[in-house]
Amino acid sequence: MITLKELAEKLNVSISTVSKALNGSNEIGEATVARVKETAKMYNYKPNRVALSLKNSKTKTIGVIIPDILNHYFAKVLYGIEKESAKQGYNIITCLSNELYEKEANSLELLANGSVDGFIMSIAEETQIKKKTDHFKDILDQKIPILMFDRVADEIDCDKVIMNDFQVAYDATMQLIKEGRKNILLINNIDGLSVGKLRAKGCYKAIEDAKHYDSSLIEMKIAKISCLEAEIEAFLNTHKTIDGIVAIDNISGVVALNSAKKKGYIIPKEMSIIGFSDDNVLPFTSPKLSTVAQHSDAIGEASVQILVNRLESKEPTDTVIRTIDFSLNLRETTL
Amino acid sequence: MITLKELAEKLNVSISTVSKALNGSNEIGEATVARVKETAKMYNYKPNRVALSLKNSKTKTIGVIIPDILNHYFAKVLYGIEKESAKQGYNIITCLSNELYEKEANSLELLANGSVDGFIMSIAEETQIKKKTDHFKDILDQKIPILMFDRVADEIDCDKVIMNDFQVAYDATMQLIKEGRKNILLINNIDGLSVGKLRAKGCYKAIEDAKHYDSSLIEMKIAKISCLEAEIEAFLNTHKTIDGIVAIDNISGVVALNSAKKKGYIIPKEMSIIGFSDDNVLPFTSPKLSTVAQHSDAIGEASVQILVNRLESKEPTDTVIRTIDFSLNLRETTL
DNA sequence: TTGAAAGCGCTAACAC
DNA sequence: GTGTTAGCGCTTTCAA
Repeated sequence: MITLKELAEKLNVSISTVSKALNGSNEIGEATVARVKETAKMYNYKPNRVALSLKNSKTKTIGVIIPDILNHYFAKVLYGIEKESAKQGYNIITCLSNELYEKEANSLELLANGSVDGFIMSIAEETQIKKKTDHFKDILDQKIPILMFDRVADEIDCDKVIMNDFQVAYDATMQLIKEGRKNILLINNIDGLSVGKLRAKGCYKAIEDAKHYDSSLIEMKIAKISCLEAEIEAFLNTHKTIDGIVAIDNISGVVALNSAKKKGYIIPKEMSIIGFSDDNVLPFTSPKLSTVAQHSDAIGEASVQILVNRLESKEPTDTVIRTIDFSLNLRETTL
Repeated sequence: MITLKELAEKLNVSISTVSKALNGSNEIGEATVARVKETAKMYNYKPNRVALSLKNSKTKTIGVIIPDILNHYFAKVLYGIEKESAKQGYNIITCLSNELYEKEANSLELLANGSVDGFIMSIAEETQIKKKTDHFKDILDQKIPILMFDRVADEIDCDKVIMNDFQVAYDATMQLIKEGRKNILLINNIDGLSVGKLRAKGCYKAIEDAKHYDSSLIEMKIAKISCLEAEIEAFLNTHKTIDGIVAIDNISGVVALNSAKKKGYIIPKEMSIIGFSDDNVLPFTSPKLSTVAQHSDAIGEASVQILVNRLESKEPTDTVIRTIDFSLNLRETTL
């Protein structure tokens, strides 16, 4: 990496002249500018980002904290974040909390030493269960902005990007009700999460609002992912009247579909299923699973836009809470 | 963020005294050290990472370039990379090439301005197909080390972490041969990639080495992911004698299993299937897919170890090529 | 039109 | 034992 200083020596001008010439200042003579630019190109000069960061107290870097990168939803959000960041000229430093409070708090603290201009994050499961928020406040106190997506902390005043989890679960459930399903199973694999609670509420509300349809909802809370298949199968064994399933996490929908098929249900004739899975599971299901599309990449993009906007605006702005649209993709497991 | 300077003012000592005290220098008196440390803790002092980077010409940051984060394999490698990096005190800046040469070259160039100490990457599909390598050489010329994993460039002399793709495909195929399968289908969705070619070679070699078993191999090359299911089904329709399948990419195995089930094959009695998928697809298959386990997180961890080792060693070291073990997980789709 | 100098936050060689 | 100073690479004010 060649520096300004070295360029200046080669050109026999001062450092500041080179700097100005390269930055298109009109203080410098045309001839000099040309000469400097040529030499800079020749030696492939690129301004040292670290020096710039120190000078400007801006790193043009966003810290991203993801709870679980193996979850396809988060991978897709990250995809959106990276795409939009690159567009806006920002780098992203990625940390994975692996659903642990300790790791999350640690990453925040570590990156708050000048490594990043702001954070985009979704809260770890453990953090939500233990209702920890002090580590967020610490960062915010240092005037480093945080944007939370998906799993957010209501008590914390910061930018947020969310889905209307309540509404979308409501709509999904209502779809099944209108199909005439009477005994709907709600598979809840994420009861510890803010979004899990919201989605469950939406399901119950739909049942309530549609009392005259006389549909009922039974909720099945599953603690761990490990025994998912076994649990669902066992449940279906003891609840023969189930004729509709809403699975509000990323994978239960597919598992439920497989279980139901295995038990001989004709789908969607005898049973409807709606999952929250993303497109990625479609190659694996037959019939094709009807799903709630989470527009994960849009969530990532919006997050970056809002955060960058805050970082680059002069005046303090009100915190924004953006709700991203969802859509119900009815495919082959619904009527 | 409080600085050394501010601390020094509060304590009425010089900046360097504070610095030395905090860094445990024995030049400073015990009492002062105590006083300084206490105040530092009180004000939650943390050394500014950017300043340190500038000073040391070391960022303690690794640039990671991933071809496709929506591919579970890469997500898992990233998981391993992040885990080991954190352990070693490094941050990672993540870039996604999305399989494009342009984006890959761009990311390399962008981060080579002092943002990172080295790179860990897997080559984009387009780069491999077009056989581009100049962008790697540029970076290496600047003395910034690159470590390539999985998809590597043979012509480039740098650290590499790979699986024995040839051997593992060989073993998988041999397994089917020994099960008595006579008409084995090789589903190749990644013919453009170095690893795809290696795996295919392994399959052919197994057939050759086991001539006396009289098994045959038919290769099906698939260009795009979009029509995967349709293509596989169509193929099975016109090739009724197929009794074994080796799918050498991440998802074809599951798709093939579903297709075969749909066509009424009894598995594994009438047909054996081995995929290269990771554990993540298991909840979605019944019977459970037999797979080649890629140990993706180990690949990520090894990559970080090797790169960090190079970054922190005084003497120039020979480039290392590490081969990560694989294992054949025979589950329910093989005999 | 060009250059000198200060300063971003830190460390370390050197002076006191 | 503590302080001064230079310097990492850059921008920017001010002086020439």
